[in-house]
Amino acid sequence: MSRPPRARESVLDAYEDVVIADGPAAATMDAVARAAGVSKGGLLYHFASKDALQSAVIERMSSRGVAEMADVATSPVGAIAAFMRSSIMHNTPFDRTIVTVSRLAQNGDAVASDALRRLRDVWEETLRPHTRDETALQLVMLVSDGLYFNNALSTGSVPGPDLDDDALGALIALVERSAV
Amino acid sequence: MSRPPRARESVLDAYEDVVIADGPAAATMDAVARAAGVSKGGLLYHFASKDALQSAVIERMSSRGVAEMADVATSPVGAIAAFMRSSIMHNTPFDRTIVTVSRLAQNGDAVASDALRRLRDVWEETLRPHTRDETALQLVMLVSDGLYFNNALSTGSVPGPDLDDDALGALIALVERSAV
DNA sequence: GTCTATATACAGATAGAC
DNA sequence: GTCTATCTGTATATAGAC
Repeated sequence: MSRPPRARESVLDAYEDVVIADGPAAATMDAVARAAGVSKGGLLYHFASKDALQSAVIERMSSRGVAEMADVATSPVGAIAAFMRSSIMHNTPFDRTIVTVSRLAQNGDAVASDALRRLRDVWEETLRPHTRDETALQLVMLVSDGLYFNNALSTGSVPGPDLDDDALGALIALVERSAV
Repeated sequence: MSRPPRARESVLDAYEDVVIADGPAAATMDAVARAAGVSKGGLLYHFASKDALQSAVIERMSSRGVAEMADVATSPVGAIAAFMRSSIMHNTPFDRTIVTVSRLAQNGDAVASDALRRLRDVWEETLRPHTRDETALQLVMLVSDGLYFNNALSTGSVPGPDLDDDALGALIALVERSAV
């Protein structure tokens, strides 16, 4: 927990790479081992099962997600703007982790789904004091969900609103007018 | 295309049931056959491969999605409100189909991803004349994406903003004030 | 800590009876 | 049009050498 072994972390990174690029279906132990540059046996030394790999990436998301929200809450540009900006993907470690877990959830992993719901609840609680009422809070949460969803889809090849920085700025301004 | 065989349609329904309840990973040919109440051989008479099953559900989504949007565009309550209401899940045939395809896309199916992007483009074009500017259009699209995303996750067990009808009404009013 | 080799299981798909 | 039986490939996981 405190100082995770380097090799373990890099295997976890490789797992995320494969899930993001090709989807959970393609993330076999063989494929992950190849991506991590180790043999299957080497992979299984660090993660005794595929389930262990999934659990580890889910824990990683939860801890990174709470840390991210602490930054958002204290951002100088305001929590709402910071939250919305954090919702578009910049391929940060946290972005990659949450996309991975979202895909596992969509694939039917109940543990991943639960972890996502809990994280979303933390975000909602954090933002509530920064919005004028419940409706405004829902607006912010849903736009953020939409940004995430589109970006999550687009990585392994897909849609996306393709918001450039100006468009995102305008959207944030609009949401702040409506919600803050 | 014009008058699809009943048995074929009910197999497709069963496929959606399994994907929605347990995810694409659990939607094996065996599981689908069981859900459809036929043997594996019977299933394979209608759909010669798993790929054929996926293609069929994707085509189903595209045709149903265009039909849905025609209704939205001519709704008496206005296109934006109708669109937002249509974005929350009521377990309609179309809802079930789009959730299924979303999950296939998240699973790494590129054909599913492309079909979703094309459908989203159709929606965007349809709504553009009903919004005051591009930013407003993006707001509407993203809230809709967020509603879909949450609902899509929640079926196989997950999150969801749990908007009741009053809350949805308030949200629609807020978005219309901001975007129409 | 990392490897090769292998056991076990199961998914997708075929063949052919009814 | 639906069935049973079966082949083949591939995925997870174990055993044990280095």
